[in-house]
Amino acid sequence: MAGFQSLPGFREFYPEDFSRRQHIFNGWRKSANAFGFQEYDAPVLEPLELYTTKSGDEIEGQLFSFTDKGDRQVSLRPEMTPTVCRMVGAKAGALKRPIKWFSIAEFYRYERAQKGRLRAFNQFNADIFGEAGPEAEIELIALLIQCLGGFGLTKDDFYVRLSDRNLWFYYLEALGFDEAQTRGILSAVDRYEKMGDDAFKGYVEAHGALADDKKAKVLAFLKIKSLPELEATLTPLGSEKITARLTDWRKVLGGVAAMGLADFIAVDLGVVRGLAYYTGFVFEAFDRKGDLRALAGGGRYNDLVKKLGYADLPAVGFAIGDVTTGLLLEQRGLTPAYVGGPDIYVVIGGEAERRAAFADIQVLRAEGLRVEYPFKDLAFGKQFKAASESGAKLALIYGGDELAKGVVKIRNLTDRSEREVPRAEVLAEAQSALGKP
RNA sequence: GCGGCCAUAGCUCAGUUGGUUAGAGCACUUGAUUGUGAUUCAAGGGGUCGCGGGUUCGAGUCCCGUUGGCCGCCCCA
Repeated sequence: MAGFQSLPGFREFYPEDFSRRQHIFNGWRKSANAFGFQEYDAPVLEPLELYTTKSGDEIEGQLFSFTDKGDRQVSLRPEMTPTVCRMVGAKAGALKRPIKWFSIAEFYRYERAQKGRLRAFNQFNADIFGEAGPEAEIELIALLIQCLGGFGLTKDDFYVRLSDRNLWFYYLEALGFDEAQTRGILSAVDRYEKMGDDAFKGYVEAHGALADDKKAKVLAFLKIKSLPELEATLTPLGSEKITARLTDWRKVLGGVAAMGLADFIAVDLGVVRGLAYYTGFVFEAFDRKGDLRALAGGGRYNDLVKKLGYADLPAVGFAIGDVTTGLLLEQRGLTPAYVGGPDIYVVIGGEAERRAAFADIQVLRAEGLRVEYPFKDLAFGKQFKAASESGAKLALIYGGDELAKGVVKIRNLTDRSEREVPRAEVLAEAQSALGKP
């Protein structure tokens, strides 16, 4: 086992692995195209400041960052959001609204690898800029569901939990919390599912004891799992902001339901999402069995474009990772069988026949048919064995007898039938035998 | 950054209380086979037993360190 190893948390994609990854990418791209999103790409290496501005200096510990030869502080990208905000922000005045963009790209985080999390991974990112209303959320949640459902995953396999940081802010304000306390509470809510009551320890240390009646209300709120419960809790408060917000909620849930996707959505105020740049609706996709990390996450971030120095542009977005998606597809048996073989294997009699075969092989390949042939002269028996093992559906036989007659023998490797066709018709015959245009 | 488990051929693994030249199946290459493929038979290549050190007459085996993998904690944009 001499030589070199790849770095920890980085994957190598052998052909079979690559085809599985490609299946995922293709599915994402197909869904995004169907929803009218436009694809973009961006640099892998960015100024470090792009990320510290967005997330604070602490983030550097989790970045692949270094100083380049021009003394610039740089980092491999850990996410797409700041980059796409910069791209959109720089041309915001010239872009037609709503701006619906997506990308499929590799990201890098300097963290300890574990199940569903690596140091290099791929994400599908979809964002809508320039639409402040909940119509953008409807579009993105529908796209998220299609991006997973497109692989054959159903409502029994995954679901999307929908929550709202705005409602949390409004509700906690109504309970008398100030802004710093509110952030402390949200941090506790974020961990409550995992840690239980201990989640509030940090809050108590920073802000003092939490009154029992208030804590009970917070706990009741984070356990809300439906719109009627939400309305019942909030309507009595009589706040205009809250009433307007509930209208947004009804729009989102009504829109998603009208698309026939209601079964994929769960109202769940227990979701608030870690870092605090989200400003409204937030959502996460999970597998139903719940033994994997989050499949996808996203939400509204209306302040970020401005914070990075550009126009005040509302935005919503989400990202799906390839690692957890791949694990789920594997678990559900939805990974397609690897097909690496050609359509056609050409059996060649000898040197003279090889030249005739080459002429036709080039014609077939130029039309997009996948054609293989043996590099070296081999006994016919060997060639048929190789043809069979290659997975090809057809063999074309270029032997001395055939060429003397101006024909090529086409053998169907599945049913073993054979027939001779004039050389000039090889392309048309091969295409029709393969069911290709 | 912290903790648990693990590491023998490309893959799955065997390898006795420490004892000669480290094995099997699958996979791969070649031949039996100069006009017809899933079988069969034969041969072959491939290992510094993850790496480094220690104990010992002797280490794949015991000890220490290290690297990597899996799992968990912190974090999770």
